[in-house]
Amino acid sequence: MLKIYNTLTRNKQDFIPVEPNKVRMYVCGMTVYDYCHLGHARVMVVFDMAYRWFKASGYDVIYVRNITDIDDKIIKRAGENKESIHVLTQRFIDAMHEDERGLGILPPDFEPRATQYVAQMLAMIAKLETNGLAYLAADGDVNYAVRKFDGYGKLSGKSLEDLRAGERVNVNDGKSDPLDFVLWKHARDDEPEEVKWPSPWGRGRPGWHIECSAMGSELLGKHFDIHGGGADLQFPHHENEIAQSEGAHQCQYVNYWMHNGFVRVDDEKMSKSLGNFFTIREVLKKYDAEVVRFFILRAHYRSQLNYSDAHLNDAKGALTRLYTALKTIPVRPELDETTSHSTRPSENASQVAGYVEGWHIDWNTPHAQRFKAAMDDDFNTPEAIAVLFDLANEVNRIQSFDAAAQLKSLGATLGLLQRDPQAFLQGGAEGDLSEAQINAQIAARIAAKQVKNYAESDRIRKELLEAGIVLEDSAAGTTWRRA
RNA sequence: GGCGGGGUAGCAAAAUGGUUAUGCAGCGGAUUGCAAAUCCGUCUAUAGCGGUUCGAUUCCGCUCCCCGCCUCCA
Repeated sequence: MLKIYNTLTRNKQDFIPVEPNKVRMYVCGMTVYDYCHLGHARVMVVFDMAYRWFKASGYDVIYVRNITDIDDKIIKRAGENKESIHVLTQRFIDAMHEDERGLGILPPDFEPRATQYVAQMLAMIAKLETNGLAYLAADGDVNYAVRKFDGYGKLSGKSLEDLRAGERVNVNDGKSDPLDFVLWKHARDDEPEEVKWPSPWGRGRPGWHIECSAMGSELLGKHFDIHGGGADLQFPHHENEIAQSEGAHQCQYVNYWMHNGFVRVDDEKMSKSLGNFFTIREVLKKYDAEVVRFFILRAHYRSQLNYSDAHLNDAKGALTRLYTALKTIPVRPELDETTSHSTRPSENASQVAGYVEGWHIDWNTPHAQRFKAAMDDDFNTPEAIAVLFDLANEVNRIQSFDAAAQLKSLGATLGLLQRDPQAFLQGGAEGDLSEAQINAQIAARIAAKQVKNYAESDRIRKELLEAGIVLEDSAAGTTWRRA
């Protein structure tokens, strides 16, 4: 039985879907005014992992991850760049998709953009107004009356009194209560026409929170299973979503709330002011994408994750061990379940290399059972990965083809280990030497060894090592990998 | 100030009321012309103080320290 830590109840709970065998999951995605950073990478990888695990567990999953393509920062950035909102957002949406492909992220089933759901948002705001939860303020904004909603604060564990006590200096902006939030922002003169939609309350644009409520219920229904996002979205964003959705629909919105921990850099919060902000593309220039994915999955999704070169190098070494095992004992095609059953990928999935729709894993083996138990325990990927290492040891120890096949197929459920081992081990940053040069050096070394000229063979090996190439002799011959 | 999450060996990171986590690094051995890889063995833990218990790293309390949210933020 899968257990999920639910922020709403602050407990691990058995996962019982609203509809048997179906999972409907909504994750807050990116605001597209810049390149995705490592924090985004973690959200993408973590929920991709969950998505894969639901599928591997036999659920029918509908995964929605939205794109916020209208908001203050976008308008500001477009203004600075002197370009249209649409051009700006499309550019960063494309960049985001590129980053995702790099990280082996399966495309969500739906990727709705806020600007395409303005009608649904307006309908929802109207409903809130009818239900007495929304009001038109003097300044033209439509606000949510937080005090009219019973249970405001139930997700973040805050009470309105506490919030009021810790309230920051607030200019009066037409809200009847400082804690009220905007559903619909009236159009400003200095804003481009592009961001002005007609509405019963005058021209304007949606507030930030309403888009998720509207798109969630449109695509997944008024009541669905899982809603995820970064830990910081818990409040106010997700709290406000609950207020909107439950206020409008008068029923439970989401059963399980999942929040992933933050990424830190060298033990400091990643922020633009500290200048320690890393975009995904920057990191991918330096590290193999699978190493980054492995690095993220190696920590539990709810814990903090500290990014540093040392940790990435560590992750690289660990992943190298797994691939080395797979290189030593190649998975025989007839045993390679992960690839032999990949003939029916969904349209989405087929775009991602290494993804397999049909995992025909024998869950009755001890390793698979341990793996499953770990994953079922609130997606305990560190524990699941430990099982992978035990399998690698078995592969190396008893040359087990079965263990190798299992290693690869279990890896697939995490989106790992699906590449040709050689390609992984020899990939990465191009050194000064071409593959042909490396092979020539290896041939020269073998020749030297044959005449027992070890001084020469060792010299060649050392030279290659200095160029980042590690040689490995075995009975089958000499192979190389990048250090 | 309010709410929440943590402090595990050199580093990273799980788990657990009594029994090897795991990876990297270290040490010893096997293997190797020597290495690398691999295998075997091995050393470093549970912030501090109390309490519960036959027994606590694990449960409870207190102290110290770290972090997050309360403001846009993944």
